[in-house]
Parts: sequence; structure tokens; C-alpha cells
Amino acid sequence: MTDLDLVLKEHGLRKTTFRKELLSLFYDSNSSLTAEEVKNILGHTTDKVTIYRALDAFEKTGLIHRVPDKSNLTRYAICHSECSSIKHVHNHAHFICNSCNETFCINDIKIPHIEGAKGFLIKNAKLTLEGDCPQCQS
Amino acid sequence: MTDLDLVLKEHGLRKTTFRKELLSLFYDSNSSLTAEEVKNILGHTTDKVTIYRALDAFEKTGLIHRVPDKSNLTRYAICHSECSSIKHVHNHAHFICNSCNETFCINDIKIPHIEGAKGFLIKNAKLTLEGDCPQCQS
DNA sequence: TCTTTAACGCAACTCGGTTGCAAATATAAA
DNA sequence: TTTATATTTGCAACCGAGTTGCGTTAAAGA
Repeated sequence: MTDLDLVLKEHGLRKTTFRKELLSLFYDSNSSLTAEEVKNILGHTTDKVTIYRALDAFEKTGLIHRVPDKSNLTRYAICHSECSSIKHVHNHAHFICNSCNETFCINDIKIPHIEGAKGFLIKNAKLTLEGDCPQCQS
Repeated sequence: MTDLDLVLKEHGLRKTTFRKELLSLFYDSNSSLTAEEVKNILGHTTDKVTIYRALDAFEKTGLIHRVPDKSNLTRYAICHSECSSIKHVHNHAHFICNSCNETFCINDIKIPHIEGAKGFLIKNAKLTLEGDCPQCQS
């Protein structure tokens, strides 16, 4: 039983050929993926509905998390911390490249603590950075 | 010539009945608006294409700016600072209410300066807060 | 008033994502 | 190993936010 099999099992998911490939994609990616990118990478054999449902399942069980996207697409990246179906725990920043439009998780940058303002009860904070990623700086 | 007329003129836009109403909506709103919300507030006489194009024009000329939205809708709020067709200048935080799903501009909270990480060139930063807005705290 | 150009309205379209349902398959129990 | 159950998959059809083309209307400046 490979690592991928084990991870899927631990999260209550079945180890189908497609879901193992999908999970592998996320582990190999240094940034993040959209449903369309998944489809392009894997070839077109898998129906888009299957991709969307697998992404939903992965997110619900804490394998991947949503990251911001430049074009309002739904974009996911692997979870590194102790996420589960109960709760996602992320306090890192995200970086969107103005050139390649990719979104990267920046685990080095933690979200600073923000003091509340005039009656707003802050429960969560997200920090999104924009600029040029290492690959796009000539 | 009312204030609204003057503002539209200063931004190179024509003072039609609809655009005056639209601009007035944004000045009166303490949070932000989507195209659908605009349509609902104004009644159904105005075509959705007209609303979308007016919102685009308002954004391009620096009257309104895009704010994050819980459901990936395109959502706008009035610009308070010195925005123009050349450049939008915003360094305030945005607050999304988990209950009413509205997005508020929090002008009191400025974006902290973020130090770059391992090869990423940071040109802009966005801070989005989530929680309960004043109206939704019972 | 005339001319130019921005704004409007309609219809049709695009595209990311969803829903219903039946068929296939992984998993656990017998 | 076989059987039963629940998950996953694929197809088709659908949904809804936003866009495009184009002809018409109406501001603004001359």
C-alpha cells in the first residue's frame, strides 16, 4: 500500500486510479491547481464532473484547501498542516503572480494578528500578496 | 447641477438617469453591491447588460473598486481615496460577514507592510477579514 | 440645431460549475 | 470467495454570472 493509498484511506476516501493521480498532482505541484488545469494535465479521459466532485471531496476531508485566484476560478492547493474534515487550519499568506497568474502558498509568511474595528468581530484573516513569482522574474 | 452630476462629469461619464441612481446607491451604501443587488434595489426596468457596463465604467474611471465576495460574485464599493482612471489607491482591509455575506470596507485598518519571501517580489497586499458584522451580532 | 459619441436594450452566447440518475467499482461483511 | 452496501464515475442536461454584437436612443459640444 503506497503513501497515496494510505492518505486516501485515512481521509475516508476510496483509492481509485483517478483519485490517486489527482492527489499525486497536488503533492507534486509547488503552487496550486484549478479543475481545468487538472483536466489538461491528466488528459481528457476523465469527465469534468468527476474532477469537480473529487476536488469537493478532497476539500471536505482536509486534503486540499481553496486558495485565491486572479480570475475568480476555484483553485486548490495541498494542505500541509493538521487539516481534517472537522476543520481547516491555515494561517499562511497566498501570493498571486501578475504574470503567470498562478497562486502560491507562502508558508513563511504568517498572518499578523489584526485588532478589531468598531463593532466588527474578526474570526479569521486572509492575506493575499500580488507581484512577480520567482519563475517570472527575468 | 447636483453633486452626482458633477462627479460623473469629472470622471468623463454622462449623467443619465440610471447612472445617477447607480452612483447614488453606492454613496448611500455602507458596505458594497453586486450587479444583482443593484438590479433588485432599482427595480427591474434596467437591463442587466446596462448594469454590468455601468459598473465597468465606474470602476475604470475610479469611482468604485472591486471588493472580495464570499460567493465569488463581482462586488463593488465606493472609492473614498484619490482614485482615478490612471490608478486605484486602496490600502484598507475588507471584512466579509459570515452571516449576511456582505463585504465592508474597513478604512480604519491599514494593510501592514509585508516582507518578501524567498524570491517573491511583492507589489501589493490585500487583507480580508471574516467574522460577524455589527448588524449580525445579536 | 446638427453632429458626434456615449449609453442603452435586446438576443444570443460563453463558460465555470452543478444536479439527477443509472452504471461501475471499491470496501466490508458473511 | 461471494455477497451486500456505499462510494465513485460518466453522461446529459441544466444553471447563472457575465459577455458580445448590433441597432437604437439620447447626452454633449460645436
